[in-house]
Amino acid sequence: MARYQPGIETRKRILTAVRHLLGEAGMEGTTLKAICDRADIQPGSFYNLFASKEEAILSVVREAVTAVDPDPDHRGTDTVADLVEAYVAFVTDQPVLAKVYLKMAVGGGMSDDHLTDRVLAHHRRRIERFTEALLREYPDLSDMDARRSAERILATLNGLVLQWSLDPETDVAGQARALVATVRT
Amino acid sequence: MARYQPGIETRKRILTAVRHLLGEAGMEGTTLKAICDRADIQPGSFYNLFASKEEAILSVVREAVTAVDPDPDHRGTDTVADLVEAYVAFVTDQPVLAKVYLKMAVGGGMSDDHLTDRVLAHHRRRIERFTEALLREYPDLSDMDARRSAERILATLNGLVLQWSLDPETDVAGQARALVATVRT
DNA sequence: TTCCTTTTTGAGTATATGCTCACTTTTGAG
DNA sequence: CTCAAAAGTGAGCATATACTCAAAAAGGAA
Repeated sequence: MARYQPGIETRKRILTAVRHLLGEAGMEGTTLKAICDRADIQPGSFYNLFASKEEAILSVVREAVTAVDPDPDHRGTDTVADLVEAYVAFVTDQPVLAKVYLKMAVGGGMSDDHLTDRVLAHHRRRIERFTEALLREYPDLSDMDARRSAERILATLNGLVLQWSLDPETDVAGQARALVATVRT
Repeated sequence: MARYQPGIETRKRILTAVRHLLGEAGMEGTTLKAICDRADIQPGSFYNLFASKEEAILSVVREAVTAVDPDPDHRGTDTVADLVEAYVAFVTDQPVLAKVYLKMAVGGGMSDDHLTDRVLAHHRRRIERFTEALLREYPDLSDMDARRSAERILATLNGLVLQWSLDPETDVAGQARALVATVRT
């Protein structure tokens, strides 16, 4: 579709606009007019590059779900501290995407159930990663206890991001580090 | 406005419809048509009882913000365990309102900033309550440490609710109790 | 430059949404 | 029962939204 430079740049501007709108105003605020205003284009230009508004949104949501993954290769050698740090880095380095992820996790009215399923599947995989890391570090832990601990750690991290999205003063990094310190058998 | 029985009942049906729609589909799905279909009324009936869609929504949101308050009278005698238990009870007894609160906290595109402010103010008050309870139980704690602990506890609770909204299997009550057990100086 | 392709434009379409209003039906105090 | 107030109806209005398309402008390989 986009083969020349202008088209590629416009595509980037559109995705940036969608990213910010989704993160700040959620689905409701991400209208075609808002996208076009922010990307400084006309509707026709948008539909020259995307088949639908949905497609552009899905593109950004996939971006967010991918970016939140702490260990894409799944090498299975990370410690709990590594996984926590990776999440903190994601929130710190890509705050907009982090907010998009949060909004999607809460189920910001996806028209497609497929998306909710995707987020849920990814969430479960994250719990698995934390469970495995816990078992690696504390072999005495039962599988169930490790899983419950993993759930609790992830809940705290997600809760911190929620709080940070409400109050930008929140020290996510510091709190996350304090969290790691409390993880003992 | 509603003085006779029928009007009062219709008002209740409308609010119930809004509550469920907000909790399940968020702002985007809470259209007037959806409300009327669910409450089994016509638009005219709705506007005989509410000045606007916004008013009905605000009504439910206020309900949620009020219901999440663990100690409305603020007697200042609750323990951390009491506050946690109150939150668990809220989620267990009024799951729909709990989801509404979650959606609002994430900032589901409130047209009115006033609402976001209200949720934030309430959130801060909750942190205060937890901080005070912690200081009461652990007088050796510094104010700052208590505050950070309180933030972390609330983050975990909110994160658990988020996870539960994704995966209804989540044992919020059990995890919350385990959380309380980990609260030591 | 030439000329076909890509990109952009912006008025226009169909539908959905929030809301109104003149009208009918129901309610319940006297 | 009477009748004014309350409740309910549903077609219809104005606006917003997602999307289209014919035409114009810009790009770039030859």
